[in-house]
Amino acid sequence: MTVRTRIAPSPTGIAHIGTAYMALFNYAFARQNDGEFLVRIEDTDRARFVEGAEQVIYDSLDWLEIPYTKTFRQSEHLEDYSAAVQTLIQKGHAYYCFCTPERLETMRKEQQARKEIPRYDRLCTHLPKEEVQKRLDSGERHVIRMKMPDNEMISWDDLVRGTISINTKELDDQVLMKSDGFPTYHLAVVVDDNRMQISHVIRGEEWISSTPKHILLYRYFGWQLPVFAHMPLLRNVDKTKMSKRKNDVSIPSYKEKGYLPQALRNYLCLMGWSHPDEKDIFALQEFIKVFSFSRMQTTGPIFDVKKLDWMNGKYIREVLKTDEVETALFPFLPDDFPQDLLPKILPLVRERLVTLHDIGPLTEFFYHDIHPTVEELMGKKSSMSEAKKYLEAALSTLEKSFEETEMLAMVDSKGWNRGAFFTTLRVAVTGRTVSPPLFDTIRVLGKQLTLSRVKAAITLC
RNA sequence: GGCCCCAUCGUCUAGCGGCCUUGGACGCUUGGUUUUCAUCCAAGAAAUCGUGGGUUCGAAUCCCACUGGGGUCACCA
Repeated sequence: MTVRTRIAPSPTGIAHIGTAYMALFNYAFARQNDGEFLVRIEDTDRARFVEGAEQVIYDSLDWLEIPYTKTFRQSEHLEDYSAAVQTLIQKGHAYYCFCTPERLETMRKEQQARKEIPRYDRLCTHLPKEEVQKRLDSGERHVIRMKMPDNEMISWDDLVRGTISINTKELDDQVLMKSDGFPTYHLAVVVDDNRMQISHVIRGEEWISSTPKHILLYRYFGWQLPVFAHMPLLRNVDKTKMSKRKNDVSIPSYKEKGYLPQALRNYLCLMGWSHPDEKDIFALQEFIKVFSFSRMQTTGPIFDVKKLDWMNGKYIREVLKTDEVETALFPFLPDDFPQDLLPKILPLVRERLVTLHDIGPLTEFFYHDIHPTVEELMGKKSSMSEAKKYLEAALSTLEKSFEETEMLAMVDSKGWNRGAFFTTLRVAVTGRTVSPPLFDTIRVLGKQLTLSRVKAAITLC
């Protein structure tokens, strides 16, 4: 059997991190089995359709370096869904329903008031054929509903959860075809997965309860059933399904915030799955090689940015090569960043970067004017006169040499406290109390700028 | 509420009947390296394996109940 997997995102807004999560596992499983990973656009909801959202999804997958094959938009295959639903009607598995949204609404409210499960009351199930035809001919608005068996156990062997059984009596007569002529998800997903010969449906846990509907449809159509794998859902801190209200769920937003696609991808691999050797850091190729559903956790993992941050820093300082980091950093360099200096500056800040975005704040004193205050120059250990004394001595030493050993010798010969002295000099040169190693910094800064900053600091005291 | 899924440190997880008075990672604390921060290294706190029953010579691991959490019940996907 050829393994074919897919994701079917809807272009309704943001490119969701959950989509990336599903894409990752679908892709890995397909590749592992020499299969194919496809993307189909689920655009049957015209009310929520957002122009351009589709491209953002593709861009996000590209950014994450997850290869895929584009297929089609569901809106391009409308006639297939009507053809499919017609065979269902002929076989008696679907029927026309003329109930208005208003009637359904009041019906639901009444049911809820009576504490019943809200569901369609099947008013239109027994409409005489002639009446149905007449109302269709007159152009009355209608939907087509699936006729659910009354009491039938539907079971399947889920790849991550084992056997799951649901009785059809729990299921509603699902709308398959909307009054605007577009199919609902349930019809479209079955028709399209069959058309694309999807062998494994790997999707979120949220679909478990509608899977019986899909299985029934496969059966009615006489199509080969795919294998189902329901993955755990990514959660917010409060354990609810990860949502944009409580979390940043937009893939492009992680890109903008300076996360590396490799790090985000690696982190996502660890959500619900664990490496057989308990490794945390591994490449996509390795994931493909060692992935297995048997190592899948069924509990929904909480998306924790703290660990993502650590992983991102780890990738910046250890996993990526220097030129790869430089390339990744490029879009995050401030406009006035002296790019020719990047190879010299990067080693000074590399292990201090959590996100690529940190490059600006961490390096701006190299190319921006600094404004140290007297308080900062004094630090916690010195007085104003001491600071001045330090700086004057530092200045005359620097005029002779940029060697750190020279400075150290000078400080020690005077019997000064190294910490206090260097704090003052650091603030004078970088404008901040925290910086990369001072003499490395000074060498990048150059003699002229360093000396002028020290002189400027002296006049402050 | 009905149905379905789930339940090991704060978080991500290992564990699939004895090797576990639970191992790793993040985070946290402390110490070391260091003129600051970060890195790196070392140590530590942190789960009576949700609770209660079984099964078994033996259970985090199997079974049941309860509790708790989540998902789903749309002409949204």
